[in-house]
Amino acid sequence: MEHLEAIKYYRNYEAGQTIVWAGDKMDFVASVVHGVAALTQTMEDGRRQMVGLLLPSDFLGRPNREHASYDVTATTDLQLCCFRRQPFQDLLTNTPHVSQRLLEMTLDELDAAREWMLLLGRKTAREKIASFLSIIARRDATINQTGNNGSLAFDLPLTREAMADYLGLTLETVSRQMSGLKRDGVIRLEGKRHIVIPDFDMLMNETGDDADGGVF
Amino acid sequence: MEHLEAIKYYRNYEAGQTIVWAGDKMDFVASVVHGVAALTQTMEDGRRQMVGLLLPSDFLGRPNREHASYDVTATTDLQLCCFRRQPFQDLLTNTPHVSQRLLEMTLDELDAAREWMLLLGRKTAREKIASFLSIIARRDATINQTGNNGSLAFDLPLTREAMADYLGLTLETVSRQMSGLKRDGVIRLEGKRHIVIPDFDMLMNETGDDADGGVF
DNA sequence: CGCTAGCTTGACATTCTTCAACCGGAGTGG
DNA sequence: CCACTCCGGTTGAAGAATGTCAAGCTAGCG
Repeated sequence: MEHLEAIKYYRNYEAGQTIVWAGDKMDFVASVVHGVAALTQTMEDGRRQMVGLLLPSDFLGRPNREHASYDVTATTDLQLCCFRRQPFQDLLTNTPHVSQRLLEMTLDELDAAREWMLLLGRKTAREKIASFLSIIARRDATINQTGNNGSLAFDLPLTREAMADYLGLTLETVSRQMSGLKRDGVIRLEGKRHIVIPDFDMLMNETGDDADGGVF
Repeated sequence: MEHLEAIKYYRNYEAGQTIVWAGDKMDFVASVVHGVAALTQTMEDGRRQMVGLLLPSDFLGRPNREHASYDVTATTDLQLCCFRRQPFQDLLTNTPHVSQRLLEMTLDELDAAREWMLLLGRKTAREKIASFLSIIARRDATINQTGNNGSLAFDLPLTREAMADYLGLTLETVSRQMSGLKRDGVIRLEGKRHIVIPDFDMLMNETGDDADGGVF
């Protein structure tokens, strides 16, 4: 474990900065310390789809693959804890339960990707927005219980355009649906980026997901 | 390795049969021997999205999780090679490079899921169909070079409805787009299920993907 | 003070879905 | 053997959701 310590170093990026382009050589793997990074794919004609959203503690990079498969950009100011590839891979082969831990994390990501596929394939624009907000609200470590009632508040880590890329929508549709949820009292907007959720259940009702946590 | 041999057994299913329901206890993991299985999620109101398509050699089930996360159904006649969960998990902890192998497979699945997300979020109906056909054509082990020219033929392992669930479309749209591709000479239909692709490049041009293999 | 980036809103176009009818082959029972 | 029905598939017409194009707003900043 301390081996990891020995080979780690930090990198910082500003909001909007690109970390690597798809196809670039990537000589490190990393873990997000704070901030948010996005993986996106781009088609020849410019259509873009986000395929990964990395929050603190998430892992970036693929063992045994030198080249990045996706564009990686910082959507907020970002700090990564990096490990040079080769030492990390050595560690991986020599330390079974590191690779078992990584397997667990990858399986969780796969589950998240599948949830995301349901969103992309079958949800309406309004459900997509509500789902996205609930995901951010839940994953955001800084769950500020602002009101002593059950109300929740957080900052969006993404521009409207990045949200559109996440959700498979246009930024105009994102904007309209945000306005719609605001008009209906499901969310409050303080500035463009700060969201207040007066009643989390009301938001959940808009996601299209099962109300109860659902047995897995 | 021979330990795996000791705990394996086979199960067979007919096309259309359900293997497990989401939430059910699943006391085994398995590998597909032949046939095709689908993982699907269903929303309360019945909307469905396929989130996994398992072809021969693909792995089914999640280590350290007793309960299935998705509905699993056989879309063709199917044979699974099953391993009881507990012995398999023991093997996994005792045999590092089994878990490393499983990690590689999971990462491949994650990449596939991300490709699928691009399809769901950004491709047109016609591109979705063309992409699906090219995926099946490529993954189909029985790549029958029927013509001595470069033409390709295979049977669809899915009904139109299952294709719709895969692609995030309605079955009517699937049907229309299939007719469209047929009308334009991109595919030939012999019966409802047998597809002939006279010119694979022509099909690829319809997928929206980069023409060249693209550096990864 | 005027710019720019990010965002909102409106009007219109397009794509896909919905609802409905119909087709054809395989199996079934009279 | 024939009629029947069911299932998977196709096709058409109409409507709804989302995208496109265009204009305009606002806050922050040089």
